[in-house]
Amino acid sequence: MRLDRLFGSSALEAAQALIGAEFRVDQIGGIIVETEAYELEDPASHSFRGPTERNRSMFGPGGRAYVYRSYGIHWCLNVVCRPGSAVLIRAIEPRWGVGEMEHRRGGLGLRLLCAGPGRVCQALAVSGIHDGLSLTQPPFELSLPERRPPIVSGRRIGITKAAELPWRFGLAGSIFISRRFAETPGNTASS
DNA sequence: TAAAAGATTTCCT
DNA sequence: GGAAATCTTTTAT
Repeated sequence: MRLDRLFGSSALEAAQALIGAEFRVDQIGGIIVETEAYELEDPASHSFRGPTERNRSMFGPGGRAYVYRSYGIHWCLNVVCRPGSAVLIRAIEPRWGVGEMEHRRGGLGLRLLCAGPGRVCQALAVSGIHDGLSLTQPPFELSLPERRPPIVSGRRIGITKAAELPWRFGLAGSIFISRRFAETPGNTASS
């Protein structure tokens, strides 16, 4: 899938297409291995009750970043798709600038370096200043894989509404995801 | 104006 | 496995 098409699609589609993609901020980053989809008509989505000051980026053009503060402590990065829908970047496999990322995060080890939305933003130095910026221009760099890798899915993490929907996606077999996926038929490659 | 909830992480037991 | 840390945004009164 091409990037421009991705940005106009549903979050559900984009969340899967982004698995295996290369993502860098100022040359530092890795391979996206875990995402979650949030749609406009999705009670768990920030956009569900319509535009507010915080979520305004979700209603802007696709291909931009939606960055918000989580629990008053962390930052979380989303890829905006069509209006009101976005994909949360939950984990990446560290590949470029690993030393710098470890320096930013402190020593919890390589496996936990970017395993979780808050950790990804800390390692890549993403914050509120990136909210609304285009992901196809510096400091961002995003490129999709040529072939779609094997993907597993499961329930989203840390939400109370629509928690049963299997809208979390991961690279099959990756050890860099934030939580393991349940072993179910057709989801056998989880780790 | 007040209260509650929240797309989390970390440390402790 | 459980709770604390920490604070902004949103919703209710």
